[in-house]
Amino acid sequence: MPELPEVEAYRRLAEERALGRPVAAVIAPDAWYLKGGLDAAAVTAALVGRRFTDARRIGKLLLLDADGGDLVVGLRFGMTGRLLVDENDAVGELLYSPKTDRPEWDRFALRFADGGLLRMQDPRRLGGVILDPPEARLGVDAASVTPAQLRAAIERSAAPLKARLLDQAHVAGVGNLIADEALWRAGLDPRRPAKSLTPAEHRRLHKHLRAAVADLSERGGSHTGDLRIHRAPGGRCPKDGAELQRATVGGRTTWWCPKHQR
DNA sequence: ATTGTGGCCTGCCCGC
DNA sequence: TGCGGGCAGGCCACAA
Repeated sequence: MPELPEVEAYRRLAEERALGRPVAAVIAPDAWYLKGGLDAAAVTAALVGRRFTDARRIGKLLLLDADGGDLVVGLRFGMTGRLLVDENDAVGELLYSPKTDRPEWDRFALRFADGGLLRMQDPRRLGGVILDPPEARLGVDAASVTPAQLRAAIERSAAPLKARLLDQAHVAGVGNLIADEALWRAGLDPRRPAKSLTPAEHRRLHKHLRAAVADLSERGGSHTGDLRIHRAPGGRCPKDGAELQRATVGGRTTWWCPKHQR
């Protein structure tokens, strides 16, 4: 599903192909997909005639800056959303998402004056479009978080470590698969209170979180982790062979190795 | 503020 | 072969 690596790929796609092209029409057939009180008429009025000057990303939120400096389009992809520009895709298949591309799954699109099309394909409709999204509500991006920032984000929380990593207000961009991968690499029990980490464990977590984000981005997606294929009933830890445990942590299905994740 | 829970969305997959 | 239930998780509303 789209976590940070996928949304970063969408950002690069938008940067390469969507900037500088005047918007001629907005296609917003799904009112549910427009968030923050937005409707089709308002988003059309806001965007027709504008061009995008920059494509940014904070966590899993893709931000398109419109010319004039007074308008930002925020795109959220939920679990099954994909971005296509002129039929160019940024990622391969998405885990948990249908592989096909049906017209009725286009929840939002922009027609450019040159005839090109930017569209969001989202079978499960968990994504959305918002104007001027509240960027300040997001924590520091997981791809660039420093050791001190990560420590500050988690060191006083009584919540389970994994829940804290998933909280976009504190660290932005970590989804379920990257959280499990990073904690598995770092050898940390996802159920541990976040504030229980020692200084050495903070360093380990930072190192492995950054490495997991970088590796999975390079490999092509959040589903490419070393743990991922073992997250299934009967799955064993590829490090030490112990049977993986499964539980709900932070409201999400969580798999971890009881032998080396402490 | 923090933390936890439930619901939303819908296609897919399994067992019957 | 069809059917129904369970499942997937990002995000938000809500409760205490």
